[in-house]
Order: sequence, then C-alpha cells, then structure tokens
Amino acid sequence: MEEFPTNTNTKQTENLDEPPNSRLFVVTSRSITEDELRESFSVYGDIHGVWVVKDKQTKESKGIAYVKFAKSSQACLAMEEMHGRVLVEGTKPVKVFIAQSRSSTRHRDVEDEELTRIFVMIPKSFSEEDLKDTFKEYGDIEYCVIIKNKSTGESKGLGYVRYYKPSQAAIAIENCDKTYRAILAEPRTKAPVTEDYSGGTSRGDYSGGGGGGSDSSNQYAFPMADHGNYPAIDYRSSVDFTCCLMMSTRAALSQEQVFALFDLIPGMEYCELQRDAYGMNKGHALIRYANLGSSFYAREKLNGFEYPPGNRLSVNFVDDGEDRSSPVGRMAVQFVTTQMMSAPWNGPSSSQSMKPSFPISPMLRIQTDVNLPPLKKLAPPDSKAKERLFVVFSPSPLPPDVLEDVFCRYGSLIEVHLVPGRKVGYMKYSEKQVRLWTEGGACKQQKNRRHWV
DNA sequence: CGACGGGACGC
DNA sequence: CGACGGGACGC
Repeated sequence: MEEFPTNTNTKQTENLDEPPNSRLFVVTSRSITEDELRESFSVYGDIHGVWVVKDKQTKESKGIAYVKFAKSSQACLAMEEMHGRVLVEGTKPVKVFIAQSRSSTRHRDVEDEELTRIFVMIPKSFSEEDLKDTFKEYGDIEYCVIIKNKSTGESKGLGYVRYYKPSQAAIAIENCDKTYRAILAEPRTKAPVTEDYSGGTSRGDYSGGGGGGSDSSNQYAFPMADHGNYPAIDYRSSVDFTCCLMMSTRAALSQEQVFALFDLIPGMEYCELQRDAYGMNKGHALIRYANLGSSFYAREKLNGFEYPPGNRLSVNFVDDGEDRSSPVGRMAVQFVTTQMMSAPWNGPSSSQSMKPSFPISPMLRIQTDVNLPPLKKLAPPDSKAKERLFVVFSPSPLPPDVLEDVFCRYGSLIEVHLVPGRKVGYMKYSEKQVRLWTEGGACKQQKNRRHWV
C-alpha cells in the first residue's frame, strides 16, 4: 500500500495541508487502486502520497482517495486535467477536487471560485493595466481590480487578479515576485473564515482578522435560478452584461460539444474553444450571441450546468467591446434583465432541462429567435433575381412570413419560394453579394444554424 | 532617513 | 452521491 512518507515524528496531518491546496480529493470507482491513481496523476507533478479510503471492517475501497502533491499548482493542474476522465476502461469517470484542509470540518467541495482569484500588494502607482501586465505571464486573466479610496480614487496598493483556472492562480502565487505577497483571495461575499480557528487556515497566513462579515445581504442583483450550491457570481466586476460569454471547464470538451451546447440557445454567432498553452482543448471557450437576451439566457442556463456529468461549467460575461453605458444601452440591459426575472423559470431541479424552451415574452422571442440585422425593404416583386440562396430546412420548413422576416435582412429580398412537399426553398434577391454573416469565422457554422432560422 | 511589513472588495 | 489510515521514531 502506498503511504505518505513518515519522515517526521510529528503527526503527518500537518504535512497534508502544506502547502495549502496541494492535496486532491478524488471520487472514483471502488475498484481503482492506489497504483492506478499514482500512475494517472504522477504526470502532473511530484506525488507525496496516494491513499485510497477503505472500509475499516471489509477493507473494501469506499471509492474515494486522496492524492498529495508537492505543490498546489501541480494539484490544480491534475484536477483540471483529470476531472471527468475515465482512469480504467469500464469504470466511471473520476471527480477531482482540491481536498478540504484536514482541520476544516465542512465537506463542501472546494469550488474553482475559491481557487482562481489572488490578492496582491502592489505599488500605489500601478494601474489595473499594470497589474494585468504583471500577472498575465502566469495565465489567462479574467479581470483585474485595484482597491481604491472611494472618495479620492487613489489606489490603496492592493489588488485582485482573477484567473480562469486554479492552476494559473496557483502558479502566480508560487512564482510571482515575493514583494507582491500574492495569496488566494477570500471569496467575496461570505463572511470570511467563520469557524476555522484551529491555528491557521488552509489559505496560509491570513491574519487580517475581522474584515466584514457584515455583508449578509444577497449579492445577487436579482433572483436567480438555483443551480444547486454553485457559488455566487461577481456581478460587480468590470464587466456586466454583454453578448460575449466565457465558458470555463475542467473536463475535456471538444469544439463540437461546446458548439452544440451553446447552440441550444438561439442567437449564437460565434463559439470557439481557446487552446491552452499546451494545445489541449480544455480550459475555456469564447461564445458570442447576437443579442443580450440570448447571452443572458445562455449564462443563466449553462453557468453551473453539469456537462459532462460531474463537471460543472462556469459561464460568465466578458467584455465584448460594446458600450452599454449609454442610455439606450442601459435600457437594453434593463429590459432584458426584467424580462428574464419575470419569466417563468422552469426549475433547475427538473433535471437540468436543456430544451431551448423560450417562454419569455413575444418581444424577446423575436429578439432571440431571429438574428440581428435590421429589417430591410423588399425589392419590387418583378425584380430580376440576381442571386438565390438555396436553403435546406431541418427538420421542416418554417412559415414563409417568418422566413421573409429573417432573410430580407441580408439583402434586397424579392421573395421566399418554398418547394412544395420538400424541405428546401429559395430566397431570391435582386442583388448579388447577399451578406449572411459579417463575421468571417461564422460561415462554417451556417449549416448548423438553419433550423434555428 | 529608509527598512520593514502590512492585507480585503460600494449595497 | 462522495471526506480522512495504519503503523510505530530517535534522542
């Protein structure tokens, strides 16, 4: 049996949490052995011990195990890479989490939310751009924030950096200049460290005593779908509601899987897996929708969604470069949010129903079912057709008036012609160069989108 | 003077 | 669902 080294005469439990977040909690098949675990996990770092928990009487595995790494970054990387993978043919996919520190009594999973944001001390002269430039070498940054005096606006010399992956935050903490004093940030809203007095928390030497358990109020801007106990989202980051979403995942997902998933919500314009530094299709994907209603709905439905089973996706807004600070932009945001709030929420408990059910409102239905370009006038009925689009419908054709409404937006449409009894039709235009999509990258998606039209 | 060490997010 | 062992150091 593999054992943690017995190199000191002090209780070993003190090593298990040193350094913090360097131990994995693995939920796996009962048949998996320590050797198999060590074999699979050893490529991610220096393993200091593997231990399969067994029933005291029967000595049978309980299907859970701990894997201790030398460094937190190694453990995080192993978690990100191994979560959801099948270790031995025919066994269930493993779930991998950072283990709770042994002194901790709670048995909640350690969420990515708690592992991706770091807290740093920086020169007062640092701008948020400086902060980003300094810490981007350790990983992809979701956002940077500097704590400032609210009245004068001057920096307090403290900042937060949110990465997309726990391993990136861990690498930053391990490798950045010591003068930054980088540590993991305590999650924002919950009262900081309530019961964990037992000499040092898993976060390292966090000594900043009080610091505001005062906030018991709901941080959500509005009632939200309840995705189990998925952690709260920071709505006050630099980015609020946009048409762009960033999806983060620990499981390996293919471009096709991500595409199919986000394409369930009508209005998807763009979806691309971002390769990580090692060229693996993991980590995160960028998705853009044609409108706020769609992106909002997609975030609601897919953030915290388990896909594949055992792997929770995180989906959040990212800056899409649009300015929504104008009165019109704000109204659009407000409109969408109120629609979403008042929409009958088909409960999350209903087994993650992922049907692209679009109850919301007539207004929103139009916004979301139909892609963006504005309506254009039809060409005179007797115009000569200079270009025709051949359209294949799957599963079946839509009403001609709907098609007209959609296809007239991309050129001067003369008429919609459906071939009777077939699932095909022609869109006749009086001009060449009918523009379907302005984005070059979206062309290949065209065929997949037909049935949403 | 200058080294040291400190540390928390507008609701 | 899925959370914490067995064995015995060295001055």
